Amino acid sequence: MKIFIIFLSLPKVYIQPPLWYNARAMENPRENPLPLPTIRRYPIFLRAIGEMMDAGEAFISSSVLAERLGLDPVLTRKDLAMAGVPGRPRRGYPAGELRAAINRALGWDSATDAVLVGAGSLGSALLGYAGFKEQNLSIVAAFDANPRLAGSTVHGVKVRPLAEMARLVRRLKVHLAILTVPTAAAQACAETLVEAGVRGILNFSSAQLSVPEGVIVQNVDLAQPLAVLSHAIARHG
Amino acid sequence: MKIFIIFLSLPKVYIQPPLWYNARAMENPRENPLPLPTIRRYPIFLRAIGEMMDAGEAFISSSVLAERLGLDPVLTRKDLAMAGVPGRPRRGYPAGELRAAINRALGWDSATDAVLVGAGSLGSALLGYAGFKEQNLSIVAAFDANPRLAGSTVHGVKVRPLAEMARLVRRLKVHLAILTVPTAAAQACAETLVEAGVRGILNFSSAQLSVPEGVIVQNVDLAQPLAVLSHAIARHG
DNA sequence: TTCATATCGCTACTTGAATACCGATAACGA
DNA sequence: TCGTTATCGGTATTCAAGTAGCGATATGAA
Repeated sequence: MKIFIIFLSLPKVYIQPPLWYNARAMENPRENPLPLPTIRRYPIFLRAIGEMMDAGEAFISSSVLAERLGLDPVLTRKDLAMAGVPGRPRRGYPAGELRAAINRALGWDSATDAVLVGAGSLGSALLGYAGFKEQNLSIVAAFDANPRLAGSTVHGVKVRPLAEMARLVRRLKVHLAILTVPTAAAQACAETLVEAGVRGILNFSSAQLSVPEGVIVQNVDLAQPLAVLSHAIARHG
Repeated sequence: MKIFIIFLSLPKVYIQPPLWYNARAMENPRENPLPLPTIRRYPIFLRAIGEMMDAGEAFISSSVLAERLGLDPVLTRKDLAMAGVPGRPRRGYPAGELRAAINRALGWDSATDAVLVGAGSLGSALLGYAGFKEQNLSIVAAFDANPRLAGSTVHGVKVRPLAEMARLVRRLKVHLAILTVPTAAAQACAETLVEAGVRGILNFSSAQLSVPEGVIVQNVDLAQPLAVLSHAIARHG
């Protein structure tokens, strides 16, 4: 009797167990980063939690929150669990602690300073954006290359000439910059900012910034969501 | 002699072959949607391809493009392959055809009309955004609830009272709307727009819009990239 | 007091995208 | 003319994230 065993494909063996989402994930945030999609959903959760607390809720259940936001309840629960606050059956998560934990995870628990570079129409609009204070972010200075703008005050922030930027950023120890300059000027500005100690840049220009390791750039590109939208409309139309 | 065969985990069998990235993917776009990340990268590619064409390049190779944008060459090649234009060894993809194909995939090959709702500071800034014309998008009308703004002209677009919105959107057969109204007003505006025939909404408010099936909403939430940024800074700091 | 149940927290599975790898081929230089 | 090689186009693998299912448990009602 002969026995033939043919492996068409090797069975998949998990050497490492799949990532488990539990409170311990927060014990050492250095080695347990939050999933990126989770981080992006946190601000949305924060708003909803705030509204529910204003309405007098002391506990937030994942199912109620999910329904309110149109998300999957399980996904929501995992996100909330990552914050490290234990929930209670039939009640949910304690609202105050949950909000505090999420804010802590995002670094929004203590005040952060930022500068804005480029006080054109978009930059001016951002100076008036109310949402920043919810995130404990204050724009301490604005800069613009145009000497005509320099000296004016937009939404309570004085606009200074670009030449002062490096010195002021270094002196105020600002680590975050919002870049709303024309694409052609973006790379040079970024280099000056990094040189002066900036560690994170919110880049509204369409330039692909190249920065040294350790500096984080987040691009806000209007064309991207527009592409998703028009692609979907073109397909379904 | 006894033989024990123990299956600790069943081998994974691919009933369907893994999605292969080839020219045929574009044959029937209805059933072969592009991966979302690819769609989001396309606008970035388009800009770079345009610049390279301006510099006289007739062919675009994935490796050169990837280097320019700081992306993985393989990933870039897959994205370009999805556009359906065959490339040539040692040359790359024909620049003009490639650009046309990507524009077609995004629905940017023919002119599209849009309306802007909410002519506040952000709305005004968007009316001046030069990038829209690269995407063949023209904002044909702007609306605002504030009667003081209605009647004025911002960046060449006349601002009209909100009451005229439904009628005008229906008459002009506009399918795309840019929503820059305060959060409290967003849901009501969205419903009016959808009722009037709008199929896609670029939502800059922080409201979670609920819309009927078939209508696509893309949220542009400034807090999200900011969350990613400050989380990363908080971790590495 | 007891029971029904909403919700949590965990494990397992599926899906989608990124990455690795490699043979085929056309352009280029010797 | 002929080898070298950059680049394409395809398959397989790995990884991250979303989804499913289910036992445990505290709450609130009977």
